[in-house]
Amino acid sequence: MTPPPATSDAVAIELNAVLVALTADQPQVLTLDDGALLPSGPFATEYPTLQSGVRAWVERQTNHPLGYVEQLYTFADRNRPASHGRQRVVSISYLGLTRERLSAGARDPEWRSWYRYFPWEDWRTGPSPLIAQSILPQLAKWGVADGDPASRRERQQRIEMTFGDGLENWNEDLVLQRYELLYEAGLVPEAKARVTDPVPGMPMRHDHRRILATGIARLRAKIKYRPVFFELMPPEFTLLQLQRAVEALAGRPMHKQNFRRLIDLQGLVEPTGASTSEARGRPAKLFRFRREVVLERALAGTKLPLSRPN
Amino acid sequence: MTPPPATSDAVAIELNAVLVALTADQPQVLTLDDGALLPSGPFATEYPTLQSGVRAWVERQTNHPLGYVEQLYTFADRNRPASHGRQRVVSISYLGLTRERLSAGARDPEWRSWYRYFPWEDWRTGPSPLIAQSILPQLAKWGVADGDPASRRERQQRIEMTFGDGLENWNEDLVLQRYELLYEAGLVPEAKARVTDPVPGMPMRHDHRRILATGIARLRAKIKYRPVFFELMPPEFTLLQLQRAVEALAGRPMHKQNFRRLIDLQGLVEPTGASTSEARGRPAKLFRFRREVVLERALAGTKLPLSRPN
DNA sequence: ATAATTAATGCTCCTGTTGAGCATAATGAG
DNA sequence: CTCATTATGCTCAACAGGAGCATTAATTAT
Repeated sequence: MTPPPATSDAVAIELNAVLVALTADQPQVLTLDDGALLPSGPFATEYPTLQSGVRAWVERQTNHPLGYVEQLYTFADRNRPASHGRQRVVSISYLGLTRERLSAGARDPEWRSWYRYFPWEDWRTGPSPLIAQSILPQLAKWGVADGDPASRRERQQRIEMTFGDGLENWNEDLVLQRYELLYEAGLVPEAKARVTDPVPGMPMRHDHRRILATGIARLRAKIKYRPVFFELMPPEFTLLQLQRAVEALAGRPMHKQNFRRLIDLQGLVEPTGASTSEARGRPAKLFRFRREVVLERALAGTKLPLSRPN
Repeated sequence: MTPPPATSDAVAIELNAVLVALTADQPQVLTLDDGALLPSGPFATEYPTLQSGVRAWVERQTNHPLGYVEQLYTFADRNRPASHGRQRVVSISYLGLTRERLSAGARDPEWRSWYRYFPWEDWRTGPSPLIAQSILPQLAKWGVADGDPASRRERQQRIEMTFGDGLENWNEDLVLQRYELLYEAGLVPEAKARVTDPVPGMPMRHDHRRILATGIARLRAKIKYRPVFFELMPPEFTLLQLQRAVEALAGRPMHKQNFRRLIDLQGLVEPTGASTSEARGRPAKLFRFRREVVLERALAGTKLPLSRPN
C-alpha cells in the first residue's frame, strides 16, 4: 500500500448546484440558459470549507438564504464533456433547499418544474401514462436487442425493477437508475448525437440532467426519514399545503387522513391558532413547524406514509 | 448567476479508502502506519472514472477483489492538515467492502477492528460501559461550560440525542455525529494539541478517524435497506454466522429467531444442503446467497430487525 | 451410557404501524 | 337552503416486529 500521498496532477474544481424550491405545488429547480444548465461555477478558494463556499456562492447569486445544503456526488470522469483541453475537471455537486423562489420573470436564472425534465416521474395523478405509452415499448425493443441471452435477461430485469409494469411496483426513489437506464438504452438526447425517437422530457447539456436526477433521488429518499421538507415551506401553512409539498417531491399521492395522522403523531407541527379560508371548503387551521422537534427529528428520523416500495 | 464555469485554482486530488472486511466476528478496517492512517494516495488520472480508479488502486495494492465501492464524501477544507504548502487538497473518500482479509501478519497494511477506534460504538454485549463511566461525565462538564444558556441547552440536547443516557435510546447510525461531538468537546486527541483526559479509543492522524466514522455510519445505515453484507460473507455460511456479521457491523445484538425469520422471509438465502458442526451444539445448515434476489434487493430494499431508533 | 450443555429451529403472542374508508363538521357558491 | 368542497375525527383489518416458549440434534461432562 502506498504511503500517504504526495501531490497528483492538477485539476480544476467545479461546483454544481441542484437548488430546489416549491411553488404552486410544483418542485422547482433553478436553471440557466433557457433551462439547459444547472447553476455551476468554479470553486472559490477563499472559503474555508466546500460547504461554506457553496452556500456563499449560491446566496450571493440568488439573494436568498439556503435552508439546507447537502453534498450530492463528486464526478471526475474523463469523458465529462466539460473538460477543457487537457485539464481534468472534478465536479462536486450539491443539493440545496430554499424557501422561496427568487425574482420571477422569465429571465435567465429561471425556476422550472423538475417534471419538465423527468415527466415520467410524476405519479401524483396516478401512473404516468408516458411509461406505458412511450417508454416501455421502446425499452422493450432495447431489451431484446442483444445477442447474449444472459444480457437480455439482465436488461429485462432492470426494466422491470426500475419501471415496473407501468402501473404497479413503482418505487419513486429510483430516479437516477431510471435515467441511467434510458441513457444506456439510447432513448435520451444526451446519450448520443442522433436519437431517433427520444422519450419525452427536456434534455440538459453536459451531464446536468444526470446530476438533477441524483438530486431528486436523494431528496425523495431523504424526506422519508428526515423532515427536510420543512426547509421548503413558508412559516405558516395548512396541512393540505404540507401534503401537497411532500407529494410534489415524492411524485405520488398520499392518503390525506393518514398523512395528517403521521404528522401530528410525530409532533412536527403546532397550530398557530389562525386559520385560512383561501379555498371553498371548510377553513383549514394554520400550522408552523416546532423547531425543537424538527431539530430532534433531524437526527432521530421522521416517517411519511410513502412505504409502498414493493 | 455566473455562466458556465471557467477554470479555478489548481488543486491536488487525494483518495482515501475505508476498506472493510469481517474476520472473527469483528468488523475490520485496513490501516497503515501502525493503525494511524487509512490507505490513501493520489488520484491516478489514467482511469476513466473515479470509481474505476479507486477500484484498480485498491485491488492492485491488496490483491483482493473489491466487492462493493461507494463514494463517501469529498472534503476540501482549508484547515485540512494534509494541505501541502499553498496547494489545496481535495480528498475524496470511498467505502469499499471486500470478502476476505489479505495477507495476515502484523506488517504494515494491517486490518484492525474498527472498535479499537470507536470502542463506545460496540453495544453487542449491551450498553457500552465506557459511555456511562467515561464519556457522559466528561461531556456533562463540557455541556455546562458555556456562558450562554441557549448554547448550554443546545449542548445538552446534542449529548442526549447522540449518546442518550448511556443505556436507552441508542441509535447506532449516529457514529459520525458522536465523533464530531467528542471532537468539539475536545475529548479526542485529534481536536487539539493537549487533551487532558481523552476518551478511550485510538486516534488517527489527519482527519482519518473522521473519515472512518463516516464510513461506519454509512455502512450501518446501508445494511438496513440494502443487503450489502453479502459482499462480506464467504460463499457458504450458517445463519448464525450471518447474524454475527450483521451484529458486528451494527454494533448491536439481534434477536436470533427474528433475524432468521426476516432473512428467509425475504428469500435472500438458500440452503446448500450441507451442514456444519464446528461448535458444540446441533449442527447448522449451510446457506448461500441467492444472487437473483440479492441483486433485486439491491434496488428494492431489505429489512433487518434493527429498528429501535427511539 | 446418561445427563447437562449448547445451538438450531419452529411457533405463538402481543403490540404498534399502516393502508383504506366512513362519517361529520364547517365554509362559500348558486 | 342545498350542494360542493375541504377539514378532521374515528374505526378496522392486515401486517410487521419484538419477545419468549418449546423442541430437536449435536457435543461434553459424569
